Amino acid sequence: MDEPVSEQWGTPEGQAMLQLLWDPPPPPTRGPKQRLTLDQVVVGAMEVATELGVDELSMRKVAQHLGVGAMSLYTYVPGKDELFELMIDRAYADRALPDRALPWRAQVEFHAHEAWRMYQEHRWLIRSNLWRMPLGPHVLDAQEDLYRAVLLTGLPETTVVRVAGLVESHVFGAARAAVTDTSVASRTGMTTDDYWESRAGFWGTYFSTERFPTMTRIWERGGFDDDCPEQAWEFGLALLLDGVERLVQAGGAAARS
Amino acid sequence: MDEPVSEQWGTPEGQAMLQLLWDPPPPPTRGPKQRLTLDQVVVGAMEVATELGVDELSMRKVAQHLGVGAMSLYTYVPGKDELFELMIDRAYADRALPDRALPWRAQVEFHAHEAWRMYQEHRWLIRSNLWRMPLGPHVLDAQEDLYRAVLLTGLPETTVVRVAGLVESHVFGAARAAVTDTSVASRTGMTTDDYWESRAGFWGTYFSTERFPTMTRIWERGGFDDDCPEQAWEFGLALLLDGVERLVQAGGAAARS
DNA sequence: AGATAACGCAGTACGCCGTACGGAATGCGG
DNA sequence: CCGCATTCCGTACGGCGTACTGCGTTATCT
Repeated sequence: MDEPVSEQWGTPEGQAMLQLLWDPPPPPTRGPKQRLTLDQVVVGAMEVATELGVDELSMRKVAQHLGVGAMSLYTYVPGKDELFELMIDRAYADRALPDRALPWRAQVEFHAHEAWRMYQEHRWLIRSNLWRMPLGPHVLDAQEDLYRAVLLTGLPETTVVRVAGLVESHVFGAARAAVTDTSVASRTGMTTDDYWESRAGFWGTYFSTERFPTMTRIWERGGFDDDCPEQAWEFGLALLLDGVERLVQAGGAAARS
Repeated sequence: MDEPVSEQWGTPEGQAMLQLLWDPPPPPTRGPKQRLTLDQVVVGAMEVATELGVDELSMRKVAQHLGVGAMSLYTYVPGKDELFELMIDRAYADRALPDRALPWRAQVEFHAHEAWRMYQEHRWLIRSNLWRMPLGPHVLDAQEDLYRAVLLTGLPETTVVRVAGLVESHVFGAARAAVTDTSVASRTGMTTDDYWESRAGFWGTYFSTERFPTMTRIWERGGFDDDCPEQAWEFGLALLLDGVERLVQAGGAAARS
């Protein structure tokens, strides 16, 4: 898992990966029939990842989950990194696209919600030390449509790209925080209160109210008791899109230059 | 590296981790002198991570880098996860804090710039599949001061927490994108142009201008030729803080309620 | 129909990884 | 000076990704 995303599309490996993403070759005529399909392998890997966590994802476990030998997977996929790229693209495949009749803001919000839902459903996406999306068809479909929606603002192209990145970044960050909380809660089987309770040792032993007066104050006033993570991230999205809206209004004249 | 951040602070391991972060025990009097210090181990690990990349970070390599046996590291550190938490906290140690005489916006911008600088200097921070900051002293110092700066706005505590998270998220996302680009460029030894050149096979073979009209349009108008990543992320930060400023102005009366 | 070539499948093995264990060397407290 | 706590490290175990190889299967060719 050194390079979850191939860096060299020009190389033969890169070409193979692209072909796998865009144009999976039909099973050859000669030889025994394949016992699995590429899709089954990818979906099986996603199931293992959701069930066991991305850290426990291994070729051997995926193979076992699918009822084949470990090395048989390499008939379908060049390696683990490539399988992971296929998993990511597959996760994007389920994303719905907004109604194009809606105003741009509603469309962007729809995209953000879909991304949020995707991260919730496939928590391993968050934990993946992924640093560049694979150039897969479904990933690009989502990107394309987000750009299309943002472009409806009429903002200059450079700004559109930046705004789209901003939205993606925000959803990712919020999802990371939320998934963390729920994951900790579910894995340890403790409520959020219990969780903080278990940290009591820290607060008592090392946390100094003199060294951290602001945090203490925020804590005392309940600033950390965030009711619902949904509200928190939608607040951020709203703030962000308000800014974009202002940009649109302000640039209405300037954009012409 | 299953759980980069211990989930159970109540457990003995959690306590040991906290003690390591906050109150590293002095070397015992009995027995042979330690050949290293905890700090040397942590810094050595950071050097290995920056040099070889976080994926290549291993206990054996850190030990070799420090000129000791692999298992000797376990005298200083309970395990790799704990070492990694110490690395993170150590990275935060170098962050400067803003001048408190400055207006809140300048202070928050200073924080964002320091975070950006930190991510640039320690690129492994980006690639770490880190999902919760360790409760280390330096991490908390930075958090505390950011909260303090945001609290100067006079916004309600819940909003302060959200805004701080928004800023952190944005810098992280922008740093991730920037580090990706420069890292690809430096590792493969190709310029950005060469990089895109090498992908020509993709654009020619699979990219369809009919399927991706918006991306094509943005590309043609140079929307993706982002001159400088610094400008891009500062644009986002400005947009974000503009929103906060509006919130402050609007809430000037409402905050009293 | 039989031979052949292409191909799927899986067992074994290699070199990594994190780290548990135990023994040798070391230097302070009694 | 002795005893023992402690450091250091060689060995080893289980798990990982995957290269290689041999075997069995099956569509095509003669």
